[in-house]
Order: sequence, then C-alpha cells, then structure tokens
Amino acid sequence: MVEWPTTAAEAIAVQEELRGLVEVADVGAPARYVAGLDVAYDRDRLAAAVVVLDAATLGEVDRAVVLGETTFPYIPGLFAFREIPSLLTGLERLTVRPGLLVCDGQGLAHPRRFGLACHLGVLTGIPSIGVAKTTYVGTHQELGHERGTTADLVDGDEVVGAAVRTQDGVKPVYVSVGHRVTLATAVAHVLRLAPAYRLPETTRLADRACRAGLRDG
DNA sequence: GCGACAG
DNA sequence: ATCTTGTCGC
Repeated sequence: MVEWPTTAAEAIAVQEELRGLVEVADVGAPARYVAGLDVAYDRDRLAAAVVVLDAATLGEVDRAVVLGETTFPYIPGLFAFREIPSLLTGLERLTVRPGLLVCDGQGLAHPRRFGLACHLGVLTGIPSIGVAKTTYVGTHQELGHERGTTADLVDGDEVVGAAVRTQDGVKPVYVSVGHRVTLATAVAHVLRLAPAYRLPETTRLADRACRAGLRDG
C-alpha cells in the first residue's frame, strides 16, 4: 500500500485525493467472473473473504479467505480503511481475475463520493459496485412492491445510486457505482446476482466464507 | 450545539 | 460488525 493513513484526517485526505480517479462508464468486456467481498470481525481479529462466481451460472470458481487483525477503527465515512488491506490480500491470492467486484457497502453513495467500492475499484483497476443493506447518504421515493423495481437514491442534487427491490416484498438494497461501471449496469448485475434472495449470491457466499474463516481460523 | 452515521 | 428468543408467514 503506497499511501495508508493512520488518522481520520489523513484518511479523509486520501479520499479527497483519489476520488478524482473514479470512472463512471462501462469499461471492458462484460464480466465473466464476479467477486463478492466481505469481512467478519471478532474483537481485533478479522477474516476477509473474496468469493468468485461464474456470472453465467453463479457457480463458485475460486475463493480466498485471509485472517488478520484490525488496523483501523470503524468510523462512518472511513469504513474502507478498515477493510481494504485484507481484501486486497485476498484478491492477490485468487487464481482468476474477476471482471467485477461486488462490495458490501457504498460506492458513490458516500458523503465524499468515495465509499469502499470506489476505493477498491480505483486501487485495483477492476470495475466495482457497492451493494449496501441500508442507506448512508441519500433518500428515495417509495418503490414498487415487485422484484426489479428501482428508485433513484438522491443526495443534494445528485443521483448517487439506486434503491433496488431484489425480491417481491423485501426491503430494497442500495446500489451505487464503484468504478468503471454505470449505475444501470450495476443495477442489472445486482438483479442477475440475486435470483432467489434479497442479497446477491456474491455477498451471501462471501459473508458465509468470512464467518467460517473467523470461526475455525 | 445536537443527533445521525455503510460495516 | 456483533450481541440474541421468539415469532410471523409460507
């Protein structure tokens, strides 16, 4: 890691510096391999998981689980600094190169427009999206009850993401662009990755993998 | 100043 | 994130 902060002020400075590198456009061929990333904690111990699925079949093709210790506290807005070091190690250990990173958290739907998904995308160059279970910034209109319904997530005068109903009647998930992808593409990916449950399969498998890693790691 | 605040 | 029983619904 070339530049890694130890204080909140330094971390914010890093975000301000890197935010200009985010590309909001579909870059590269449609992803064949899609990775889900998540981290679980137990006090100061952590387990980071990266699980790669075949985009067409949703079958698992690779995974990496990294055990480590926390090096940065959880601070809303600076969440990425807590998770990125071990997630990057996990990505390095993969034998395939994912064409899309599905992150557990926000991308552009962040106070400085540089959430975890943007940060990971910029650092790796891999297209990335954020899928969060709750909003952080932004509000949206009520959305329809059916799977596939969406509503813009608006913060100030900007559309920073979308609320997406992935199953009939379930709470929406909040999707935002991380890097090298458009919001429309991000939403399409999330719906394809969530054929049966509220959360994308990538997220579900990464969640299981990191919890298991903590448990018997 | 006060509260809210991704995981 | 994590702590945690029962409960509502298919």
